[in-house]
Amino acid sequence: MPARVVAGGKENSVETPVETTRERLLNVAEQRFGEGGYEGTSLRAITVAAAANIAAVNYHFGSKEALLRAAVARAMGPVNAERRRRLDQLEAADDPDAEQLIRAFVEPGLDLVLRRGERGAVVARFIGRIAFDPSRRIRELYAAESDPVESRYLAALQRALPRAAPDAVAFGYLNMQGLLALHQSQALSPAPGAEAAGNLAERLVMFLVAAFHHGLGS
Amino acid sequence: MPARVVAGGKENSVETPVETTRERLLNVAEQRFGEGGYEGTSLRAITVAAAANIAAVNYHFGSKEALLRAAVARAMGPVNAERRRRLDQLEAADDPDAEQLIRAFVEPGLDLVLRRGERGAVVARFIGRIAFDPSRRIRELYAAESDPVESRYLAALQRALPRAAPDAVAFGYLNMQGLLALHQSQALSPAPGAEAAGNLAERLVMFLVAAFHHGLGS
DNA sequence: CTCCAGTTCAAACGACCGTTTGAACTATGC
DNA sequence: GCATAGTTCAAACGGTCGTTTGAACTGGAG
Repeated sequence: MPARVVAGGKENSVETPVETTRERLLNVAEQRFGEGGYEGTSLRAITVAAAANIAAVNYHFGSKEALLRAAVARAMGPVNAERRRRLDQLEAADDPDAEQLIRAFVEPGLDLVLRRGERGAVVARFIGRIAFDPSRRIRELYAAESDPVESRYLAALQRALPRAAPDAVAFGYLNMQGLLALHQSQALSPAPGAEAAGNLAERLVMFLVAAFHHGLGS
Repeated sequence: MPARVVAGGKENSVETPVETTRERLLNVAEQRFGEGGYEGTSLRAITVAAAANIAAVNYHFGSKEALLRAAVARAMGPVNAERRRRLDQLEAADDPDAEQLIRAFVEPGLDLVLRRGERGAVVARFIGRIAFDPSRRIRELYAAESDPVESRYLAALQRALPRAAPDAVAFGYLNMQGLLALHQSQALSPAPGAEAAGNLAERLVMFLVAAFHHGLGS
């Protein structure tokens, strides 16, 4: 194994760790796919911005779609982990209400990601954009990464809203997913940055809590 | 002027009117753009399906983007007209409530378009897809076509919800726009056709009414 | 019939796409 | 030092993209 400059190596130990080509590709892909969508972003645009050779994508990932898949997985990992952690915690104490569940879903998507400065906003836009990509193939690729927590949320929401029909709860969950993605992608809110991230999360939670409680046909 | 076979012409008077090349291009563009998005659909795919020559697009419209613009304008025309008609009617009688306004916005987008058989569903998916295209340019192109009624709805909603802050009302309007587009595009609801159009409209209205009334911080 | 504006057509334009190739380079293990 | 496996590189592959060109065709007007 050569050419890899490790963060804790002999030199470069205190300074910022040098990004590998692989990492740079993922970072740039995240940004560009989030701006122009999958079809609208070329590998050449990505590799130029990442100061890498065109062939690097196929060497490290295998194809353009595999690069996207890796980027989605890396971006969704922490979000899913945080959602699972919150679900565990809520279910340890008993009977979480709808608001707690909605917070456990929405806040990891906005907070954890919009809070942390520049890069967080990039990740959020990337996730939001890919979730509703025009290509069904891409949407399913994302859904596969988002699925793992879905059934747990549906079951918990159903328990918190026993008077709502199961398909009504599913309808609410889809709307929640969709609205979150739209706000993440910044496709809504034409005025950029006019709204602090925390403020947005609070508003969105309020909006959804009201809809779940009074808008699913009790 | 040649080559145009008019619907009410000497022959072909009773039979279905023959579509012009221009009309066939618009119809196919509507369908394909709605399936694959703008970037994901080539002019060759469109012209082949429309049984037209490649050059026909640039002859009749000038460019790919101009074709899209024409398709958006044609699709949004009836929707905007119906929304205006309903707004006029509601404002003639005085003080419409939030539910009436939400219905006046949502139903023309789902009813008028999902009800009318095959083609209506195609138009709905097209509109919903373009409204949140990855490219900012395309989204703005759509927004320009959707704008004309926006300020009227915002003002009327504010009057119907005097206790909500103006930016809260705007937040609700954005969410309404977004959720409608998502349902139109069929990006939500992975099970296709499981839900009748009218049923969907009724559910969405209920969901939104609840959110507007209890979720904007009265 | 002749003219002509409107429309369609096959063919080609240069540009860009994702992917592949095979050689060059790099740092480590022996 | 030398073989070696991991990585980067310039260059090219075949294919598709949106657009343009100039000739051919069409049917009514004069």
